[in-house]
Amino acid sequence: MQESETAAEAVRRPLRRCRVLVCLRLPRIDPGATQLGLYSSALGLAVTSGLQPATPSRLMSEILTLGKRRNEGEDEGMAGDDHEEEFYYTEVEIGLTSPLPTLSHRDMARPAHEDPEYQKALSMGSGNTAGPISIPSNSWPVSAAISPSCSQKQIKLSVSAPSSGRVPSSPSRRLRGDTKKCRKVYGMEHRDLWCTQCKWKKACTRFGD
DNA sequence: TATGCCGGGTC
DNA sequence: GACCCGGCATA
Ligand SMILES: [Zn+2]
Repeated sequence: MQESETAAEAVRRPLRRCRVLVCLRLPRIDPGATQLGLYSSALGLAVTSGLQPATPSRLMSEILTLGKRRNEGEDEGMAGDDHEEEFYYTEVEIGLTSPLPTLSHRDMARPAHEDPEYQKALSMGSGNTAGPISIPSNSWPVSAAISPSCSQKQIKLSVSAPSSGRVPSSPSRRLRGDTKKCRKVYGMEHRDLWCTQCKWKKACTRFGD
C-alpha cells in the first residue's frame, strides 16, 4: 500500500527545497505589454510582473537573481548550509487580447512553509489525486495542475481569458424579449386564446417586442 | 426547467 | 397557405 507515494507527497517532499519557476509566453499580446514571470513558492504561485519581454533564458536569469537575493537576505539566521535551491521552469502558451491584470505581490518570494497557498494546498492534498489548484488572481483564472505523470517538480499553469458576456451563436435568431407572450399570459390550458403565431410556435404577433 | 420561435414537415 | 412539431437558444 505504501510502495508508491501519493502525488501530493511527491510534490510536497521536494518542494521544501526547490522553487518552481513557470514562464509564460504570450505570443499575440501587445508588444508593449510585458510578460508574466511566475515565480512559484512551492504550491503557492506568486507572480512577478514587469519583467521585460523575455526569452526563457532571460526570465530564468531574472528568477535566479531573485532567488539569490532572497538567499542572501533571508539566510542570516539560518544554518547556511542547507539552502541549495533548484530552479525549474515550464512554459505555457496563452493567447491574450487584452492587457494583463496586475497581480498583487502578496505571495511573491515567500518561503514555502509560510505560504498560505501552499499550506492550503497541503491541507487539501491529503487525497491521492493531484487536482488542479486554483489561484485567485483578480479576474484572470489561473490554475495550476500537478500531473503525476510528469516530473515531480513541474507545475503546469494555464491562464484563460475571462469570458466577458456572451456572443450570440446565431445573430439572425431574435433574442427573447422581456414581454410576456400569449403562452405565458394565458397558459397552456387556454391555448385557444393564443394568437395564431403562438399557436404555431412562431414569433408572437400580439405581444410583439 | 420553462419559454420563445426557427426550420421544416404534412395536408 | 394553414397547421403542427422537433429542436435549439435563452432566461
Ligand atoms: Zn402570441
